[in-house]
Amino acid sequence: MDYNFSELEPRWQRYWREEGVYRVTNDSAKPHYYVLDMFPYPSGAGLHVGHPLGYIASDIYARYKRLRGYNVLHPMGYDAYGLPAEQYAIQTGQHPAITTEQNIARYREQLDKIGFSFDWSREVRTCDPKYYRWTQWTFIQLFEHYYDNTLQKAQPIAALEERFAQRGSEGLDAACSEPLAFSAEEWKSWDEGRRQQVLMNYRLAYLADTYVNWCAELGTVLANDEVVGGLSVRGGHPVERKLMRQWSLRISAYAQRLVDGLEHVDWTDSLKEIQRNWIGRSEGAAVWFKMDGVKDGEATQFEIFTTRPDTIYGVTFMVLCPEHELIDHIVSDEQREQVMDYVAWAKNRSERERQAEVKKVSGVFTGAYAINPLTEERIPIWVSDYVLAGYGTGAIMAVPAHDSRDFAFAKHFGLPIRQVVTQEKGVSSDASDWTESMDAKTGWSVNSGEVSGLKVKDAMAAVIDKIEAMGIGRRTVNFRLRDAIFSRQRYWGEPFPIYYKNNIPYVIPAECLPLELPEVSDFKPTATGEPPLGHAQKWAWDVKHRCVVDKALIDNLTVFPLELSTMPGFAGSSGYYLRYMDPNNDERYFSEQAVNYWQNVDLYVGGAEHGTGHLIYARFWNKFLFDLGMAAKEEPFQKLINQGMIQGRSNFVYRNKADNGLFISKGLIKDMADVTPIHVDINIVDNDVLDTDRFRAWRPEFADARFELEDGKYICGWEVEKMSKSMFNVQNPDDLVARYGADTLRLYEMFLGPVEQAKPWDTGGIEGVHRFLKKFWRLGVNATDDGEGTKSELKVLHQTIKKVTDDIERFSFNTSVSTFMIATNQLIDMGCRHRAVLRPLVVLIAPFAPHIAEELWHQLGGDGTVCDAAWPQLDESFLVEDSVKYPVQFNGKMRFTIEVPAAATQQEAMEAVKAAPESAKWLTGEPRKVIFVPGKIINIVL
RNA sequence: GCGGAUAUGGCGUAAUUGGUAGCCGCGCUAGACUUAGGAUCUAGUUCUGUAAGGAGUGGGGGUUCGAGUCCCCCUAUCCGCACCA
Repeated sequence: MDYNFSELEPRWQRYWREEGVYRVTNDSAKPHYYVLDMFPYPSGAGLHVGHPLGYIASDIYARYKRLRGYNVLHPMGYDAYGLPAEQYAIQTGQHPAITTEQNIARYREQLDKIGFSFDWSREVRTCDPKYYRWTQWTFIQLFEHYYDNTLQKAQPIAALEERFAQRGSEGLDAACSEPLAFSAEEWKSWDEGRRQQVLMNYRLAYLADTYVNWCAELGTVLANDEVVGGLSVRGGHPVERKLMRQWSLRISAYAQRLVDGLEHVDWTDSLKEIQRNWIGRSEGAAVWFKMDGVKDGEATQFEIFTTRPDTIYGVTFMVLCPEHELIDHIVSDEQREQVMDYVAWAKNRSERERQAEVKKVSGVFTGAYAINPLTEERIPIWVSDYVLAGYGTGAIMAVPAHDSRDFAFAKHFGLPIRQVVTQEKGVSSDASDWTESMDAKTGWSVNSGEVSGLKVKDAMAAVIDKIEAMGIGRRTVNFRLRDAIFSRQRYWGEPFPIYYKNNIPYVIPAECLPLELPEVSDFKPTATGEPPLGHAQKWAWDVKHRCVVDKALIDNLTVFPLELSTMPGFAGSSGYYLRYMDPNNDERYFSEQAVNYWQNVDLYVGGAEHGTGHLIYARFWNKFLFDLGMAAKEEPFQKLINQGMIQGRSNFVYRNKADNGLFISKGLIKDMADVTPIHVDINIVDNDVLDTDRFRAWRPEFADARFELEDGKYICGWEVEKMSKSMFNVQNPDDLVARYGADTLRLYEMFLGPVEQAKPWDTGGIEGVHRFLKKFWRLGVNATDDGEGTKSELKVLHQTIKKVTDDIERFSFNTSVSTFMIATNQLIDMGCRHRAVLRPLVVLIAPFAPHIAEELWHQLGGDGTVCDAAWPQLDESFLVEDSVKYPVQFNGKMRFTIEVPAAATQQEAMEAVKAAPESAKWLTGEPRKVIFVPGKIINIVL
């Protein structure tokens, strides 16, 4: 009987589906385990072999855990909202709802062929109103909460209003856009509009004028993680900074907890480091500098942030960012024109230009001076774009001797440089002829008044103490992490549950959710930033009629304008893992029972490219829900594995430049300059050998191609590149499933190397894995003996149980596959026909190759199906050797091997060495030292 | 510039965590069976050498009886961040 994968694989897949084998319940006496994949964007291109890599790894682990008796939640869904889906829809001129539906169907078809154990009854789609209702609901909660820094927790806005009415802003330490101070009386005297304005300053979801990343080409604003090097991640279009009124999430409020939480999760160090860098925590001091000789009494001081308070005696100038609001007030009349020109120039520069010219120093003197609070010196204030508006206070004290950027600026404009830190205690030099600054935070202070002679670290503390005592500053922590801009001027996303009354945003009551995305006549974005939802004619009326619970809406017949932006892609993906726990709940996001049962994700598998996006947002989202008492754990993803990117392996043919119809095989090329390499579809190349007939048929221009062959073959060149349609190097998993079967594909993807490692896709070795399955099949179907199995067969079995179990536990799936191959070869050599030996082996293989395992389990007379089987019990007694072969070394050099009983002592082992005839050559006297490592080596030092 | 990771045959990789480096697979070589084979099976395959032997885990140094593995210094490649005060 042949291994007929194309018959048996669909048959078992149908069986699993029809019997609901992988359906999982939220109540089980078994221990629980939650294995999650990062759900895919259903893009138009379909899956390539890179996608399933992580899914196969997580499926193996999920199946393994199930066999070990766990109740395993292993769901899948689609991240269907957001830019990629919409861009694809625009390109193909179809409505995104239709293309998304089609793409999902295609993805599902491809996924089903690979034989995953997903519980599809829990499928989640971010574009489904039943799901995004809870995305909108969470947004409302964010809107109605603020972050209390004292409690380190989100609190209801209603409590804040009450507090303001009683005590005003006194004693409040809350995350906010700008610090405010007012009394209870003032609060009470304000009208609704003013109060809402104040509350907006504290809300965790807030509307504000902020500098945003505006991408005209995409017609929308983007979050920081969606922009790299001044270009949009999607499409690579230029991005400019623009002041716009946008919704943001006050994720910065959680910065400290996002850093702290990394201590408690089992992620790779590199990913933790990526997140720490992105959050960018730095300790330092905020210091107020007073202005010298300002007229009105207005704007008499400004705040700076520094991580080097110890260098305050070395300040020789101050710098404001071009956006700084103080500039207009302080600039001197003589300098006004020049400063305003500079500010205008700096603001109009694109982010890309600015980043490209980082090395170029520019700036203008404002004509104004500040006073150094410790030295009373008069210090010139400059404006320069090397100071960023978005970090700290947008103003710095410049210490050119000890900061390389300040140093470059001082050199360029001929400003004084003064040494205040030395590596040689008490010794200082004239810093004006230094060639570079001394940035290290080591050494001692010099020329620094009373802190001179202190170590840098102590000087920092001393200076902070002093400025705190003087009431002009404080110890503080700054974060690089900025609030997440949450609105997109696009169609294909969750609508905001927000309406405007007198220009003030209010939330639509949660009872009215979902606020469904309306049909529009035109869903394309506009270059002006006018959201496509503006085209929805009837929408506002529909919403109004649904919101009968809101008295304000019923009483007033006016149709209030709705928020027309939609939420970004990361909105829907930030909490989807929680929804899988209870996906069909129409009353709540997820039930308390469900979240208390599953807790959080035990194992999350996905790409590291989400390190500064999704994985930050999801952690923030979860922490917020944790504060509301909804999430059971503060961190959503306990263990995280990053699967490596699969790159493409492109093939090339070489066209003769002198004769365009002639293609030269790689080995026959004498000079690369004589040929043009042309990408060729990898599907018509096998092991770098071109199928010349299919090549002629591939494209009309090659129909008459002639070839210069080596050994009768045309050998193609190859190169590792990104997997992409344009390079004809996309490997479609369907083709491989059709040719070799799903089990071969699964095994081969794992066999390729460690899951975490990036690697080029190369189909070259797939034959070997397929050959193994055929052998394994033969071994299984030929087994007819119901006896126990020989000792050596059982030894092979138990060694395999041990090795494979250990390998799976440490996610080393490539070595597991090798182990199966070795075991199979050994058992074939032994002529094993014992079903009792092969049945447990089939269970071991089941997580990797579930279809063949089911079939063989059945053939070998196993009870029920492999899914119901138990992981084989390890009997260690089979692993114990009677005797051990020891390499014998003299002075570290291996000389020969002897066999010693396994239980031998050092004494007995030494006797055995002395007795060995080979020893006579070296062992003349007593050895100086004997190193006996039980089971490993005997080393004799002469 | 800062941070992280990686480096082993022609190729993908492995090494019981400090104990005979190169398991398993690809590819290649030879052979068997075949009308044929891109099927199957057998043997070989780190390099060098006819052989005995010698060399060998990116390079250099160190610790150790013993280093792919631990420590220090380089080099190369990949990834992340990048005027973050």
